[in-house]
Amino acid sequence: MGAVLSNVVRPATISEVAALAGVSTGTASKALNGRGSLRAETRLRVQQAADQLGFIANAAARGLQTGRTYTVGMITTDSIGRFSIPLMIGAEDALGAGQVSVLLCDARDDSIREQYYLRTLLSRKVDGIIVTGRRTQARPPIAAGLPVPVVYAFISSSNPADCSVVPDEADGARRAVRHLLAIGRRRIAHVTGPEHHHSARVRAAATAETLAAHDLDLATPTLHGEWSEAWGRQAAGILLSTGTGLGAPIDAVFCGSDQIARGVAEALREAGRSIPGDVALVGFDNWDVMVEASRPQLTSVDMDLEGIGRTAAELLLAAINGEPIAGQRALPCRLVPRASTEVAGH
Amino acid sequence: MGAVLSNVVRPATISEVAALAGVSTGTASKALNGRGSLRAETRLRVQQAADQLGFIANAAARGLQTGRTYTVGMITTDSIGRFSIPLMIGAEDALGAGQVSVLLCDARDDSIREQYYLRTLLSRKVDGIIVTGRRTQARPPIAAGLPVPVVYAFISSSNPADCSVVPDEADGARRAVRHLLAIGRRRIAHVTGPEHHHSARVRAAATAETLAAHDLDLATPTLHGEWSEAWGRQAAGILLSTGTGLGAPIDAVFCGSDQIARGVAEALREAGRSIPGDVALVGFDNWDVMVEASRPQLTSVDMDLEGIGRTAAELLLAAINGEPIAGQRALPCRLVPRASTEVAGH
DNA sequence: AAAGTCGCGGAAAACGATTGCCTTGAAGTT
DNA sequence: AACTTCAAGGCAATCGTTTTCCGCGACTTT
Repeated sequence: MGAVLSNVVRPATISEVAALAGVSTGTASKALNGRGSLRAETRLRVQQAADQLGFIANAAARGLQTGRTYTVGMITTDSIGRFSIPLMIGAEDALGAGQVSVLLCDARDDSIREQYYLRTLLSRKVDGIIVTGRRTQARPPIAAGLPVPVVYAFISSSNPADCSVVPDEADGARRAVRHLLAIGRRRIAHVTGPEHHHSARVRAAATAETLAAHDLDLATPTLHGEWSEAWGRQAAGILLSTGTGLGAPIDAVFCGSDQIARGVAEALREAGRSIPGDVALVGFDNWDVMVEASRPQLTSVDMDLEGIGRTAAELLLAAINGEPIAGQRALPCRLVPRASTEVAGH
Repeated sequence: MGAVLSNVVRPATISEVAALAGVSTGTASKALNGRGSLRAETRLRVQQAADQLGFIANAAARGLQTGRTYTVGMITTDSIGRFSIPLMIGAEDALGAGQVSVLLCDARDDSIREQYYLRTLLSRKVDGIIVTGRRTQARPPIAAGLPVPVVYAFISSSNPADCSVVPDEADGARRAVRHLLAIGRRRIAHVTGPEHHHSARVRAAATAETLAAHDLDLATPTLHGEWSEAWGRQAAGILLSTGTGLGAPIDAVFCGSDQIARGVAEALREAGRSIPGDVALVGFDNWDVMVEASRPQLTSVDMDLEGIGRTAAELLLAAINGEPIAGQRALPCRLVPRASTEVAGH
């Protein structure tokens, strides 16, 4: 097949293949798709003719006839960013395995663009649609009564009947806290993103609850700020000053993002605190660039975005095949331990 | 349009629109596409019928007839990563403006997958193909004699007749060096990635040449290592120890990446050197996460990947329209000055 | 009043595949 | 010998558009 691909100028059609093989187009179609009842010799002859001409079936013509395009649309509501990529990779992976192609649409948080893209996807008769985007909170459904199934990935639809796949962030926070408890820390602080941000709230709440379940309190009230290293540094300063004031100093910080954690790490380091000796540190996102460049490397919570993308794609494929998939799924997180929480004797 | 979109179950066809408007399908087609000669009243009637039914033309059927699909394929040879994203955004931007959709293919550095994707793109009758990927060196052409135009973005084809759009990395290095010279630095070091990496070599060569053009030498031989912060820290150590040995210490470091630069910044800082007071620092990539989190914020060279993606897409559109576009284009870089090279009195 | 224009819109042939139905010839049955 | 049965493959409709060509009336034009 590949051999001839390189010589193609005007791609061959199935009737040319049929002519070369000395059969009708219908027969050629059956031969190439393994349908109908044909002699083995005939199938072979058609196959050879197709190879010789470098024949590649026209997907549009096939789709027109069969009603399936083996294409799905992927709409990223915010611009394609750090979070969308693993999602896309996961989805592309699962879809590619099912011979399904992906039409990429970057709606950039603009609902006009979104509706425009929705229209073109519908016009292209995609078999289904995946909607992704940064997760601040549930978003309104992209449309009602669409002729194709829709799955929301990472972001969730505000209609609980829609199919959404999201990370279980509370689970992630619980894992982080339990890990800190397991290595013997008791005076734990939480530094995270802005209070109005859904993820920050959910993670903070789960953090407090998990501590409470162990008869503990946060060492200081949750510190809310930006999702940035600068805020991490600043927050560390606050922790250092208050921590020395009353009782024992904090012995662990769970951060709402790796960037915050890295900022905290730097500030603690510069203040002469050892990590994890004096203070253990856990981040969130497991963003390679951050966790690996931190000193020491950061223990972090991984939301498995790629898995979310893959799951969303698999659900979409199931829906396309008629299986019911309504409802929301929250996928567990994974804690990736690194040096920032390593116990001494280990 | 949107109003009815939400009620669609089985999408309407043009013949249903035509029936509702009381015209033939041919006339309906002309009315909706502004062709033929029709009374204004007829056009309006058809348009209203289409709106009422929520009609969206079937792209497959149209493509079958017209031979154009308004779709291009985008193959990322390495996995979708940090560099691909701005490229994709730029390309998607330029293409979307031309009403062209993007089929995303992640070939993951696997030539089998690449050929498979090429086949499906051909089968889908894309109007053109963009090939992107991390740039280590020129890559072999994806195929010869394809029935559609191909543009390589960021990565370049080893066949000089193919159309490639790449950053002019030498230009970037020159800008960095000239900037350092302009703020009065003379003892400049260069810390960059592995010697076998094309980008590292090109940037290093341009750095040396630019200094030579000003009758200067590198303060120390170029330091090659990994593209990592850790290497940056290590290299800074080397610079500090050699720099104090002979003559005046270095007063600037130009780094082959922002990550390296950040590592250098940290190490210098910890060694008590002030940036830019004692040593000015320039990075490469202008990667927001790195340049903004560095202390001080990093001056960096921006390759304008988004512009490269956009240019590639525009060239592809031109090629699709029959204009000749062969050959390689190197786009200039841009220097983004920040605190790490700020002159005192400024 | 006959002939040439023109504006409008219909009919039907594409585009390239798939698929249900039909024909054909040969083999097996009685 | 006449019948059924079955495998093999052809025929033609079909998917939903676009587009070319053509017809038909109404209007000039002399």
